[in-house]
Amino acid sequence: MKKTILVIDDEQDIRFLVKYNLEKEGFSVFEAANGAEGIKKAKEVIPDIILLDIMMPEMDGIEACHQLRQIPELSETMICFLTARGEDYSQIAGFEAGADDYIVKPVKPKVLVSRINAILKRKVHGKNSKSGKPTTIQIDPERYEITKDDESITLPRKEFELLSLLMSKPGKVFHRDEIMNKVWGYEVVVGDRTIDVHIRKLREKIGNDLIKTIKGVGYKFEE
Amino acid sequence: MKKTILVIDDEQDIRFLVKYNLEKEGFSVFEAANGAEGIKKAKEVIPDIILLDIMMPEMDGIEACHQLRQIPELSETMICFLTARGEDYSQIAGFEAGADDYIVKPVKPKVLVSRINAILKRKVHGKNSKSGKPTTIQIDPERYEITKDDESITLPRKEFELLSLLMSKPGKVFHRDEIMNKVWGYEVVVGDRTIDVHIRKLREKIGNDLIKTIKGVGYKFEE
DNA sequence: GCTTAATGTTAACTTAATGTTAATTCATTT
DNA sequence: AAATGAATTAACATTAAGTTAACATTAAGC
Repeated sequence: MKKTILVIDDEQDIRFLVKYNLEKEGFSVFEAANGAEGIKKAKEVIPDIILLDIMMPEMDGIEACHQLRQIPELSETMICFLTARGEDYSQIAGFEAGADDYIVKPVKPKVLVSRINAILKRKVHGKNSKSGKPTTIQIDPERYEITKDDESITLPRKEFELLSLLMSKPGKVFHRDEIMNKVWGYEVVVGDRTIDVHIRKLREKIGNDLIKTIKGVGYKFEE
Repeated sequence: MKKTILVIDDEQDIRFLVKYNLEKEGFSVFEAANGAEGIKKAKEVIPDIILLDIMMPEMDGIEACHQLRQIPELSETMICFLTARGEDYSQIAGFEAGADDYIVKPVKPKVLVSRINAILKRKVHGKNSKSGKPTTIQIDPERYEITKDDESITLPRKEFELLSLLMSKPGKVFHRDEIMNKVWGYEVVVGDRTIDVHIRKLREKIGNDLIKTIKGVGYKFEE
């Protein structure tokens, strides 16, 4: 059966681009130009995936996502944010709002399609296999604690700050320098392996797959 | 046997969302739209878990919780608060009222379910093992007194204020600076060890495990 | 398939932060 | 002013977080 996708974005160009490419791949694609319209449409068509622009006039994507997540019929729908590169929707924002993934614009058609497929695969996975780990991590800055699925773990300062940084922009690769500067500060000088060791401790605690290494560049957090 | 859950929340959407998701997981779910109705329902069905919204018109969740805790038939029932993120339910709040856990809204369905399961697991645990210490601490601002389980202890001023602060938001980590400013004031300057010593005295009196140290950050109160 | 630079891993080590105790100062009451 | 208890300080002990160092492993490019 054809999978349906709803694109909510205020820029017509983007909608067109996405629609064009996804339809070519055999998806049914619906569009909406703003949050309110998107929510209405979503109730109608109950899409498999919603692609949701974060920066929109009036109701922004985060808010729209919140509202979408209130709708029971959409509990199976995957919500995926679209974010312009460099947009600093800092905070944990996205995932807390209940998004399942996000894609950085501009995105090449091929990449778009394969991300979409990946999301769909995950969707099925989540339902059938108990082995699949839809590990959700929430971080609570107030408590210096993270909640993994349901178990909560208090992290030491540096580990917590490091994880916060990575999660502040899931998917973004943070260069070692950047991590160094943001977590340790500009003055402090520490050895090469320091970051690695912290990364390792985090992986030990939150699972191995959530922090990915990009050799020669840095690390990124990804569900 | 099916576990039963009672959702007390004034917002219909929330009730619906919770009901929908939990029923899908095989729970029986009952609803109530306000505190009074909730208490009535609770007596009827004797649920395993009560999900209780804090912010409600008329009787708020804290008050409702107090009343629920008076009901002997519900002594086995776990009460879990629902709180909107950022809601500053400061004061002695949740745990003092006798809640067993709390969940921050908005919550992803998956997380909701796994939290519920976690609570149920704990419930069984709590019953069997005598090792569990459900130490309850109540503070009485008028008398500068606290009640631990049933024995009451009068605390010196500074100790009392320190404990009050920590308990005003259980789980939150209070930075040393913050503690300094709020308990001692902005002008006063005292040595490094002052806070520690007070913390120690408190621990001596209320037990060692209730105040947790987050090294490099501060302290938090936690059941 | 090699080579090598980059990262992973482990355990030992260092250090800053906190714990602990007792003595001292301060405030209050009698 | 003596006595009491609270608050603070000071000196020292302890601990866990953080770092390093040494070595193993991996992946990227030749």
